[in-house]
Amino acid sequence: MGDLGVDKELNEQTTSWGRWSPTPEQLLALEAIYKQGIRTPTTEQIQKIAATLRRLGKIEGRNVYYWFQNHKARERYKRRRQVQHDNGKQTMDMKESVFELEHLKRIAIPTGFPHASEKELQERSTDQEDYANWRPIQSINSSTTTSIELLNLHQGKSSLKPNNRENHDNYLEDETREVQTLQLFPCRRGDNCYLVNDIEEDKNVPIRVINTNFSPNKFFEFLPLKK
Amino acid sequence: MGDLGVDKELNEQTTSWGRWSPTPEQLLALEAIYKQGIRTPTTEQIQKIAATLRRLGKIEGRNVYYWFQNHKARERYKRRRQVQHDNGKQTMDMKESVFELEHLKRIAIPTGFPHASEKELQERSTDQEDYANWRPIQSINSSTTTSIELLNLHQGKSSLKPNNRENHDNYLEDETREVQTLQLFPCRRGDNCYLVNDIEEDKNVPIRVINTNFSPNKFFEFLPLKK
DNA sequence: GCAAATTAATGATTTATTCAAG
DNA sequence: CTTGAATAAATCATTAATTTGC
Repeated sequence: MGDLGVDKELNEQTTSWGRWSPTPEQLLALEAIYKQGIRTPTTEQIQKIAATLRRLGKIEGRNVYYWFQNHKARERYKRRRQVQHDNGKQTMDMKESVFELEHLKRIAIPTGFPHASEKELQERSTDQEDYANWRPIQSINSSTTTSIELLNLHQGKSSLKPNNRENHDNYLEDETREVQTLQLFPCRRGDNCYLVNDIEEDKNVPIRVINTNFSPNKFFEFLPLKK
Repeated sequence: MGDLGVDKELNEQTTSWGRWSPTPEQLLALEAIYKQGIRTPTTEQIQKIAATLRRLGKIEGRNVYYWFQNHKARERYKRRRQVQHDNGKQTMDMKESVFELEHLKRIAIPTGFPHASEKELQERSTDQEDYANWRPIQSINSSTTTSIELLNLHQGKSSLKPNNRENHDNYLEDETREVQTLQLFPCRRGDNCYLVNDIEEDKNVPIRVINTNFSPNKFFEFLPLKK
């Protein structure tokens, strides 16, 4: 662009009249969050993200909401365009067959947690795009618990800080590095705290949800009230 | 301009993983079948329709099933709305509800739908639905248009009814949902972490999201075109 | 170098599909 | 089946990148 010397403050101000334009810092932050696996943030998440990123510039909840919607859609589009170009239609059909088959298998064994086929895992490792958000198969009712429990097959691992984790994933390796992670809501022992980043490692980890007893999302809170 | 939705061919293929999107030809065919009087096709009819339309693009039985369900319901609704409009007797609530239904789906409706009564069932005329309000089908190149021989769907009836579901054991997870837990922001040194470098110190904002809320389960209900 | 003109990105809306409670 | 919600696809619209001619 042409405004090398443009004052950031000015920029934020001027753009506030039109549509929101994320600052570079906000954009990095959003992308980082996205890479953590967040795809469709909940209302609460949106609020927190917006509130946090507001320190980096003007931002509203709806901006966060739209950003994730658009980013998710466009990442998917780009990836699929690539996939199509690489593999062609025939492969796509095959993939879908596998896709459905695997689901049926899972359905057939509701408690077995045959999580994913090798093929699925390969795809997921290739890109977490559509799999990072996979939902739990089972919904275990009851109680007033409001936490997600993710069963970790790597037993005995501290959910707080996996120390000597054997890891072949560079990405995860980085994640587990000691950090200035600002955990304002640190996981307590026994909470089954779960790093989103561990999603890659979770290949054979069945996911389960205990409860869910709360109000549904209301994204309209972030949308403009109109005419 | 954006890059979405430009390539129809690509779209059809890429969406094969996600939602089904009928090709214009398929849509014409479905509407033609609908005009024949088919409203709730049997399993056999669904299979036959799907098999036939498959040469026009990807399509599954469940797509046919859903299409008829929705088309029937929405044609009825539009018809009802039209009648009300013609009579000019709609109340404010009615206007409001309709308006919101059309344009403000995400915004909470203060009151219930007045028209949601049993009387709606009466005024269904078998198939006089006018398609005036339907969105125009994309202009189809005549060369690509495929004339559809209307299927002979009025033969042996199947005892299996698609909508006769006694249990909900057959589920197919369609859309991806997130299963993420908190703390999305471990800022790593040396990464493209936005926290470092060129940002003001007080702008080093820790980003985290507690997962205290998530969407209710939404499982794709697999059509009981089952085995 | 600089803007007007053009193109590419992407924020914001709308539409269509699906879910799932009732 | 009906219907309110939730969400993804598609689209519209505005901003940023860039090209271009001076």
